[in-house]
Amino acid sequence: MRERSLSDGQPGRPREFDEQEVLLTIMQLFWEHGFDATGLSDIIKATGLGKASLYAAFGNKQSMYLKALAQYETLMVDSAVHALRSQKHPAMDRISAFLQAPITPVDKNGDRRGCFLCNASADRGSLDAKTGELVRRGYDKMRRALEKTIGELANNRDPIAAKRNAQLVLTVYSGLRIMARSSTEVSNLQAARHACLNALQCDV
Amino acid sequence: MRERSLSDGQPGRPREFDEQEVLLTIMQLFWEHGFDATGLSDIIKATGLGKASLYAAFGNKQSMYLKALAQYETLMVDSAVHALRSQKHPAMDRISAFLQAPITPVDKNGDRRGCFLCNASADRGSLDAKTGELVRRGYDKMRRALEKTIGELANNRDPIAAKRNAQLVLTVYSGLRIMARSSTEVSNLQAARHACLNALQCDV
DNA sequence: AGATATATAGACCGATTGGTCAAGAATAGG
DNA sequence: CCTATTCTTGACCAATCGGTCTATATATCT
Repeated sequence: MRERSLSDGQPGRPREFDEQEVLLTIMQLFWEHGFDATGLSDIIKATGLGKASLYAAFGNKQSMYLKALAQYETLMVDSAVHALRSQKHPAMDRISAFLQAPITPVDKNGDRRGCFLCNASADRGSLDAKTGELVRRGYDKMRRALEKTIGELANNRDPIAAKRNAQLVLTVYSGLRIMARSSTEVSNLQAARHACLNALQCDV
Repeated sequence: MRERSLSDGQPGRPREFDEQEVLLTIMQLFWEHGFDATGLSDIIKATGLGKASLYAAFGNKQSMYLKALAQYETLMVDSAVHALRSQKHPAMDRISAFLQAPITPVDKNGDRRGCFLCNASADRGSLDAKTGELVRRGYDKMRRALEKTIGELANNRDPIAAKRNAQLVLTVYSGLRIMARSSTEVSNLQAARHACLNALQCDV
């Protein structure tokens, strides 16, 4: 099994795995179970790699966690932000979709992993500075995108209200994600979402 | 040191500690650090008790966690619910205070423990059935109290809207609690709170 | 082929984990 | 004082934790 081409100039034995792919697997584990509840043994089992290979590629457990969180930011947060900023649909539709994202996985697949950022807040937010920084950065991205999108709703007539409402939507998003992890019924999640969207309409 | 009176009828050596008091200490630990990050060693250090005494009084770690969570429900959730249902203040003030509860500890004391229920959702929500049950019960209590209080706002004219808005407030509450754990600025938390209260006004 | 460099697998490590047990201490009733 | 019952202390346990190290395999470059 060789992943690297035969003449890419690099000496030594080539990696037998795709780093991105493995990182994705690690991300799933930390996302679902958190830092402490995910053991090296779980990672080894899920990736099929040896411990030494993992350490060589990603550093220690803490470093794996941070890389996994960063990967989540790139994959999930950035795409959500991109969808919010896209102009293909009306602003309200985009916000509606943003608040649907926490609900669909639960409804369709019983997937209650929630949001890695939100979980990390509860898990290690207060413990580890670097985790906190990543979490905050992710939130900030979403907050700014929401602010801009909400601004569109009323043609930026009231930027202060837009700021406030952006934070409202972000907070509702977090709340939905967290409540989705315990077995809150989908209908309740939808109720909150509708009430939040209603509030935005109301403010226009 | 003897806690039990000399003739309470019970044979055997009396407990040397107050069960409630110790449970309170345990609650603080699990609340702040979660299940996995709280070791038996931490509990022993914080309570000053021996391991065997702890096990005799509270069962294993899992059982300690559940008792601590139940204690949180009794102490914190029930009092919040009670305040919501009290008629001493206008309904809107009570809801406002309910949403202030996640913010004040952060603002005044830098206390970012958040809400034990919400943390447990992220921490063990998907893992342990009993934890999930407790969390759901706590949420349900708050949801019902909010529903009733919000109903008062518009003299129960629109019970369906009241249900939706109750879920909105509960979700915002969760979101605030979670975002408070990462270092989200107090001003942002306040913005979400104000936007949420504004939404309720708007619906009346 | 030989030198060099990297990756793999798995043995190995000390520390810590949650949990148990046995011996002794403190109470009660008789 | 004796027995029964309960609680406390600290030794003890196997299992697991995160992390390292060595030996070997596989590549490139000369």
